[in-house]
Amino acid sequence: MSSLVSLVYGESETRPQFYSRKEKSLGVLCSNFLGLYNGDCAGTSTVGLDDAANRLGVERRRMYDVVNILESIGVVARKAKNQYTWKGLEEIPRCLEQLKKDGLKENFNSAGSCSSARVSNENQCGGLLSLNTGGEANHLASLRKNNKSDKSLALLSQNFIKLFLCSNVDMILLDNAAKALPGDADDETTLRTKVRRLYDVANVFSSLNLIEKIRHSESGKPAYRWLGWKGKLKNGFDTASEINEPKKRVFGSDITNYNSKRNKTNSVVGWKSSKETSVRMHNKLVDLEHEYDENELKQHPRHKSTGIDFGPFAPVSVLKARDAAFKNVKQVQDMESLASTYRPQYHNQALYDLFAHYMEAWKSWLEATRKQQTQQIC
DNA sequence: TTTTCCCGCCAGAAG
DNA sequence: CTTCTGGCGGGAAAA
Repeated sequence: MSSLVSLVYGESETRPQFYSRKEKSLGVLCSNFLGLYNGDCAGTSTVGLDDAANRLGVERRRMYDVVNILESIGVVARKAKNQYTWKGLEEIPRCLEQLKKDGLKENFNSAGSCSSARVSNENQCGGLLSLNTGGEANHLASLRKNNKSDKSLALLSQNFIKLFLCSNVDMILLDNAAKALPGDADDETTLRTKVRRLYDVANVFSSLNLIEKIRHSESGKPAYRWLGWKGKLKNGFDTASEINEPKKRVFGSDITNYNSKRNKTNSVVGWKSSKETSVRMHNKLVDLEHEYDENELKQHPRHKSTGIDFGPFAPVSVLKARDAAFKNVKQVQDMESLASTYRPQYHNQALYDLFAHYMEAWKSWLEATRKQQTQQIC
């Protein structure tokens, strides 16, 4: 007990905090990054990697992760060495639209020879580029260097999004996504690495509120559900831009290009990495999800799964409190940032822990409440 | 335990 | 050469 106290007594000002993994997550970093630049004049404000890294207190390596993913969404664009241009969150809907279009286009034609033809033509040649192919017309999409190792995080991130936008499934298990996305789906090591990466992008997308992590009641593995861009970040702040209406479902997930091919028989041959069409990814994914669902639904008939556990600090009347709480989210947010900014520097470990505990409990309650709210909205 | 996923090594690419 | 990028996977925190 006393030994800990002495530890907390650190002379390092800011944060006695013992190591906490989640405070350093990419998601948090992304939020901070956005908080730092959102509001800047889009298109002209430039982001310096070193500057950002310093201001956010992280190593430069991490900036690459965040920036690459954000770039795949159009929020920033690489300008030069160490320099990115802030494009703004307003860029997101446009970019998603484009990704969806690209994804659908890749569906049937393979875009082999024809460079930027708008009309789809049926001809499948061996070499088909995945996205951001040559087409200079492709203004706002990412402009990756040609074949910069098609394993890039940015590409993975875009393909991950396409999975949602171009298929009718809206709940995806990362394991399945890894298998469905381009690349070797048979090699266990490769898959594990890909899943690691997917966790990375999922974290930043979560902080953008583009997707949401959901838990399939019990026994179910965690999965992600597409939310689409609603103009709000994870912490409830509105985009600087405007206050769009509720919007039932941002992008139609009603594409019915089902084309169930049942190409279950995945031979060892497989397709060259990144040369896979969305349709294959789609079908593959659908298969995987079905497989999963069949197994799942066996024992869990049709559970509402809205079981939120409020933990030990559950408010007495959650339901009653919920509405009120939501009206005050904004204010609460201020409290939150205040609390984290002026976190008491308790020299007594017990007190410190208690405070932390309260914060945790309160945060999860707030989070859960928010989730329910958004669920009701759409 | 398994799942999540941060950290930072180090191999190219750029300058 | 130095500096910048960013795959990659070990292994430890979280569940």
